[in-house]
This record gives sequence, C-alpha cells and structure tokens, in this order.
Amino acid sequence: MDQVLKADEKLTTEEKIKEAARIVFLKKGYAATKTRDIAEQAGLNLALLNYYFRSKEKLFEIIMMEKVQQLFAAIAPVFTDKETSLNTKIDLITTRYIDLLVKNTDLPLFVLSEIRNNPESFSKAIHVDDVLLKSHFVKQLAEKKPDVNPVQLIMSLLGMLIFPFIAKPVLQAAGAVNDKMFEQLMGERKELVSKWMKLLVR
Amino acid sequence: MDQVLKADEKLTTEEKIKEAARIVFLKKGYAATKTRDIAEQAGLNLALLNYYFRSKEKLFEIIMMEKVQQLFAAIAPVFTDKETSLNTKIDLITTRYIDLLVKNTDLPLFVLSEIRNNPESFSKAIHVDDVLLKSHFVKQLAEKKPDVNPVQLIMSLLGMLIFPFIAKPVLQAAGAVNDKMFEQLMGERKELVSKWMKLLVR
DNA sequence: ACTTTTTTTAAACATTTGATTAAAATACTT
DNA sequence: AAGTATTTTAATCAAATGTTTAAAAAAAGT
Repeated sequence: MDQVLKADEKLTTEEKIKEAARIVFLKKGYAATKTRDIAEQAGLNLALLNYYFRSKEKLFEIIMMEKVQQLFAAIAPVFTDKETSLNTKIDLITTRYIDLLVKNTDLPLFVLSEIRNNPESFSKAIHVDDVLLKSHFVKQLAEKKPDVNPVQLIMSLLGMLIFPFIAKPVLQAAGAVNDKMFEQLMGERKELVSKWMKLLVR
Repeated sequence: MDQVLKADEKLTTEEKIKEAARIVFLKKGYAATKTRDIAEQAGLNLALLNYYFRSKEKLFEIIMMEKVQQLFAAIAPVFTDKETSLNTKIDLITTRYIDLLVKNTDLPLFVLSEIRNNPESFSKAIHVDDVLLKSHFVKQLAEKKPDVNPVQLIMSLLGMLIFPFIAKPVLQAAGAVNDKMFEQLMGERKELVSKWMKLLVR
C-alpha cells in the first residue's frame, strides 16, 4: 500500500477547516470571505464549519489571534530581553522579521487591516504598549539617542521591515517584481536594514 | 433668511453620495461596506445610489481611482522632476507625504488593501514602474549609491513615511497614542525622516 | 452483533444585500 | 398654467450568505 498521503489527508477535519480558513481569510480578509469559500478550499461540507466552530466569526477570531501572535511573538522577546546589546537587538529583529515575513507575505496587510476593522477586540488580546513602549529596547534607544522619541525610531525600523510586504501587491501589479525577485530583494534587505538602523542610532 | 448652510447642504445629490462613499469605503473597505451604509451616511434614499452610479462597484471604482491618484500624485511629480537635487527631493517627498497623510490617515491602508484584493484593475490604471523604477529620483539614487539597489532605498523612505499611518490603529487600540498625539508625532517626524534618509544616501 | 455516539451530508431557512420598479414629488420648459 | 422631464421615494425582487435541521453514514462502545 502507498504510505504517502497528501499533506492534509492526515489532518483532522477540524484542522482541515482551520487550514483552509487561514488561506482564505488571509487572502481576502474577513468581510470578503464567504463560508462557502472556506468549505470549498477545505474540500468539506459547508455545515462542518458550524459543527466545529459554531460561526464564521468564531472561526475568524481563532485564526486572527493566531496571526496576531505570529506577528508580535516574533519580535516581542527581542524587544524585552535585558541582556542583548542594542546592535544585537537590531540584528535579531531584522533577520527574524524578514525571515518570518518572507514565508508569510500577506500576514502584515491582513493583521493590520483587520485590526483597523475591529480595534477593540484586539486591544484586549495584546498589550502592545508593554512590548513597545516599556520594553528594554525602548530604554536602550532612549539612552543612546536622548534627543529623539524612541517611538520614532521604532516606527522607522518596523516601517523599513514591514512596508515592503504591504507594498508587494502594488509592485507585483505594476510588473516591477515577481515572487522570486521579491524574495531575493528581501534576502539582501536583511543586511541593509540592519546597517541602516545602526546608522540612525549612532 | 439664514445664509449659513450645513456643509453638504449645498452639494448636489451626486456629490453627497460620493462624499458619503468616500467616508464609508475608506473606513470599512469595499467588501464590508453595504450600500445601505452609504445611503444612511449621505442621508439619502438607497435607490439614488443606483440612479446616479448604476452599481456599488461602479461607485467604488470612482472613489478608488480618486484615492489611488491622491496617494501617487502627491509624490510622482517630485520623483520625475529632473531639476531638483537629491536632497531637495527627499525634503519635498517627506513633507508633502506626511502633510497629505496627516489629513488622510486611513488612505494608505485603504488603498493598499484594495489593491491587494484587485491587483489587475489597478495595474491598468496606474503605471507605477514608470514613476518608481524609471524616475529621475531612482537615477539620482543609483548614481549616489551605486552599490545599493535603489528600490531598497525607496522602500525604506516610503516605509518610514507610510508605515506609521498603517500602524496607527494598532497604536490607538493599545492606548499608546490618541489623535492629537499622533498628529504631533507626525509633525516632528518630517524633520526626522528627511534627516535619516539623507544619512542613508550619504 | 447490536446499540449508542459522533461525524458528515443534502436540503432548507431566515436574513442580508445589491438592484429594480412604478408611482409620487419636484424642477424645468414653453 | 399646463405639460414634460428629472429626481426622489417606498416597496419589492432575486440572489447571496450564514446558519440550522433532520437524516444518513461512520466510528466507538459493549
């Protein structure tokens, strides 16, 4: 007998639905996603979504929280770490974030769009200000650059890291890049952003 | 008689609908917007939307093109101008963009989200690569920094400028800033980004 | 082997939603 | 003022959409 199974054939029905929901929600966003889209993507009967997750909204909340975590958990530990130097933090944040986003290019636009559409539920789930404004990273920045609001520096770092992934659809639609070229650009971008950010805090 | 009229009372019905559509589409995006939301926002009968614009989609296309223009027209002339120096271009792009976005904070997230949802129609309407990749600005960057892909520098500049407006809902949800504080941050950011970008190309 | 529980399916339901229609109201023309 | 065209309204339609239901199928328990 053939031991090889299609990737999702060994998944439970519940996992198949979540996997399909990840794909469709991330591509189209909550409002544009039809429950029938998810059922079709999963190759399952429509009613199973409600059987396992009660409602479209509940299913979405699960995926959304997962993705918010993914986006914040990748850098939060580096932000708060008290041991590593400022320059090492910059290196770590840069490489980790680009590595994560190259594998999940539509993650930033999805998460940031959906937070805009529903800021309340997000604010309860994640404590951004603890990570962002009270982190060790911020203290290090404030110490090194006492004349500059550290939030400005963080917005620049995250902007340089995240913005290309938000602008990717525009570049692609313009025919300026394809997937392969984009990944290559992001590969070389790790060194650049890291270098540039160190320049800003010098 | 009272000469003073409420702002939109002197507008034509058609303009009232467009104005309402701008507000609702920008806040919620195409898919989440109901034609009844727009009618209510405009204080008009639902059927008038179809009377004046035939369909939700047609109305959306008008608003969308308007906003894409707004987002690109603000910097395109500076990108292509052959007279101004590199440093002056950086100053102009920075101040113009932040000034524009402060008055239209949800413009970037709206435009970039909707382009992702419908890249084809966008690519026909705007020739990004002409402005971005063949512009005089790019040539100046390539000349000044021959060892760096100019696209990398542009992504950093636009990232530093645009990203804060995309992240604004997150910062607000986290209680890190309010509208007033954000505008103040962006005011002081003009100088900073301008200075930082010149540092990167030095 | 039989019973019970769990999972899956096809069909249907109730709302929502974009759009249309026909009549009423208003504005314009002569 | 009368007639015509334009604009607005309330009601309605048809399709889409999230959810439920009841029966069938599969799995688990005894």
